[in-house]
Amino acid sequence: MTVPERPSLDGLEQRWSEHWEREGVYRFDRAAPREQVFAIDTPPPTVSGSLHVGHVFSYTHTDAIARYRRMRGREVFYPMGWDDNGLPTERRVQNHFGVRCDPSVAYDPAFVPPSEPDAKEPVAVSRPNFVELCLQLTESDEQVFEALWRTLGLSVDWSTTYTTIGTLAQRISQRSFLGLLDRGGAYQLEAPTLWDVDFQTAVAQAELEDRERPGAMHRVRFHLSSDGDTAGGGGAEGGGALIETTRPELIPACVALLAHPDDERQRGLVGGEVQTPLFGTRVPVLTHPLVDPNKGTGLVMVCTFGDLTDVVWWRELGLPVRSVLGADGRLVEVPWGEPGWESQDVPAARASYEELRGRTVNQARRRMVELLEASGDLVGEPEPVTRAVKFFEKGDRPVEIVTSRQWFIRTVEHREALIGRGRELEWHPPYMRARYEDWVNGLTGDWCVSRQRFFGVPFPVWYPLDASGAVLYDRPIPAREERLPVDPSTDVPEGYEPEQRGEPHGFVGDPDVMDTWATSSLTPQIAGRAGEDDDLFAKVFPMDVRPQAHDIIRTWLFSTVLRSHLDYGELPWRNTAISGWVLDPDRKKMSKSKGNVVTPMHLLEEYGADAVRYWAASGRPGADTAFDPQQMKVGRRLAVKLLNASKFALSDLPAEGERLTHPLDRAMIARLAIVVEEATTSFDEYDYARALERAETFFWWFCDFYLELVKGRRYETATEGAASVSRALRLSLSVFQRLLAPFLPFVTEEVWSWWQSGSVHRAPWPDARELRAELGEGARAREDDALAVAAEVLTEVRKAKSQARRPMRTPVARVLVRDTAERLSALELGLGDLLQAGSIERLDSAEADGLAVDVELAEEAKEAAE
RNA sequence: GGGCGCGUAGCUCAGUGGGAGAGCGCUCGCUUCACACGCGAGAGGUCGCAGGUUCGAAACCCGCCGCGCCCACCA
Repeated sequence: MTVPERPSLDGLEQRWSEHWEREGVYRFDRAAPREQVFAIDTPPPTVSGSLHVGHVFSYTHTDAIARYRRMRGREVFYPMGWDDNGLPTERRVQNHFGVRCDPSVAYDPAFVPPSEPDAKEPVAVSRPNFVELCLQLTESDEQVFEALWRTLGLSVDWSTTYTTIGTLAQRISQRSFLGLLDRGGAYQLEAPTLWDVDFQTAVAQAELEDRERPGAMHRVRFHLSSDGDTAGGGGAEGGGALIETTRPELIPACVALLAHPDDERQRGLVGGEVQTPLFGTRVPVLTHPLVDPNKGTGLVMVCTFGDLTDVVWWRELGLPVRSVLGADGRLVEVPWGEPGWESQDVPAARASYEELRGRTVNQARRRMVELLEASGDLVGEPEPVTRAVKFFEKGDRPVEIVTSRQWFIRTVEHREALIGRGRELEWHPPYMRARYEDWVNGLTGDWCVSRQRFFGVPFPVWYPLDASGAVLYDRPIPAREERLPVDPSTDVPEGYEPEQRGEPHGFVGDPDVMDTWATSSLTPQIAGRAGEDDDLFAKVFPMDVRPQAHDIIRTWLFSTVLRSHLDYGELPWRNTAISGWVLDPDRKKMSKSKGNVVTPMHLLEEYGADAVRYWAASGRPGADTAFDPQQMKVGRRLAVKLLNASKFALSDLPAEGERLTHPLDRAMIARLAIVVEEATTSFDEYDYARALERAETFFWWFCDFYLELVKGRRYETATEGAASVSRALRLSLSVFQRLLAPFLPFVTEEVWSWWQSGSVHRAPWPDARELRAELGEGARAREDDALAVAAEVLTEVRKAKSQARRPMRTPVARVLVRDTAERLSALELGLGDLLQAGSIERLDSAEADGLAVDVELAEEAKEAAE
């Protein structure tokens, strides 16, 4: 045994993380039997940014659980993934290198990015060049991330790392997609789709968020049809039909007005037609139960398309399409006078529309208001309102709805089955299930998985071209499985020559890439190498737990459950452990845009990894937790305390062979057994925070009371009492070091190494039954009373000395303890230790109803105090 | 509009039927032979509000208020 003279936390991170890697302490042993494996579906962090304390927070939770299970004898499958595909990486590469992807540019093998990137005037590069830059940047980012995780002490098996853009992930994504296509679970459709006008790509419902934006409510008059048979009618003031809208620029795209079927006010209008102002388009007035008669005028304008409700009305009422919005978010040219664009006054419609054409939505809206004012069709002043507008979560302008051809995965028809899967899953904490069910119940359409982007997994299909060169989308040519992964923009389908690309009777590749969630939803399959390594996959799938934060229940958790349900007919994991967010001290969510993000490296350097982990592990499962360096200081104190308590307990211990005979030692061990049970139960329920709290609280009590009480006896030589305390210290230290190992992996490994062989992180988790076996038979209750009363009397003695402003070693001439007969009798068992710990020369007792202590300091002490 | 969570000392939080607690911060004291990255002591609270159940409620039930989040067809 080698206990250092001055134990220290300095340098533990580097020393032990290198040791763990060298010894393969966290290496997954695939030879382990299936029932012994504990598999974790680790969240792959997005590498196109920097890790912040929120990552440290939730990954620490997972690591504590991984370490606990490992100590429980499970063979832990704990891989790390890097989520490097998708828009965030594209954006970062554009800014970092000053380039933009232009698929029409030819590949340049000798391309070198500009030495001084100019974000304003990016260099156009080919798609292969762009992808190369993405790979280059993500690779260096991943090294930085791994270094941070190693410093934090994550017990990941780094030999099982994967990336979401890697060959393996591409092959598995494409294979799953082709399987869905084959079984009819995926389909392609030209339909109104949520669209980001800046990125110019489709986005999914799950990627939307509401943002409050100022807008204005405009009251607009639609004209009655010239034949006048709908004159009068509710909602019409001074003739015409009044609607309210926040999007007047879409009036040229109006295809109907709607009222609620029971709305008496609109009776005169329903069934007839009205004309749009400025454009003179005749649109029908219809009814639909979704119309709220209490909103606005009770009449609502349907446009193609202003929002998702418009899509519902358009579909259910069989309305025509009159689309004005282009993929770039500007109003496109439309053919006034031609079919679908008829007008009562075509030249006027053209003239009005010419004022809008080519403008952005916002510009067109402002101009439209001016036009409506001029024509007298704007009733009253626009009324400022604040309203929730849907944004792509990574976007800067509201999403629009644009008709385009996209791939979808069937989702809605599985709604009930998915609710059922959610109920099979064990949620920690349980109330998080509600978020999943809310989301599944609110699904409005199938999952749009295609994106008009570049750095992602391509769809493994081509399309034949007919004699005129038109694309035959309904006859996709899927890639053969053994060729996966393929990139249809460079690879050639079976039976075609490269020269036939884009030629009549030739082929074209699908130009799109998959939604990043379409790959991320397969992380259990990617990590477990589904279809690549059947033996491994059978060992780890379904996995034991998916840890993740609550904000991506509707995306990552939902989509992973969906894909597993579709491909395997079962859950991808049995448990999900949901972590909260880190909030800044003002309780606001940390985010880049708010500029309140804290990066972790300097925290690890200042407080040490164990201390930072302690703060993270103090955050309850699912609970948002404020960033608090104070807690890190507390964690550091705990780590230092463990060093010093271990040094005290282990230095110059008498030889083994002792038995636990002393009542105070036995009482402490009995209490420790209870703590072990509580920590174990808590960990089994994924409540790492409670496990830490129990272990920590008892450890501080152990240091402040038990160690102080037995200190004198510990230094005795060759007595039964010394032998007993020696045994108690070995047992308790061993338990404390292991109880705290999931939270403070570095300091526990350090103190463990002083006196044990092997890693504490592969040591068996403490067992309450083993501790109790040490105790055998005994007067447990009386022993526990002895410990309790001794500690309480010690507190009173300390109080007396503190109030007399005397050192703690000041002798006490006499202590009079009043208490019940039972407790006074118990105190006899611990009297010797108490007298030594308090420097008490004489202790008298007297029966009473409860504890009362008189402390009489020695004469010289009293004099000195005066 | 529906749902979930939270509301306990200045701060961060534990406590789910019987004694109102911990840490930090604050005040005071102590070079005590594991630890001054320490030790000891102290001050500090109408447990959001109002009602109910109960011998007894911070905890259980009902209502309300406030904060946060999720969901919604938010014109």
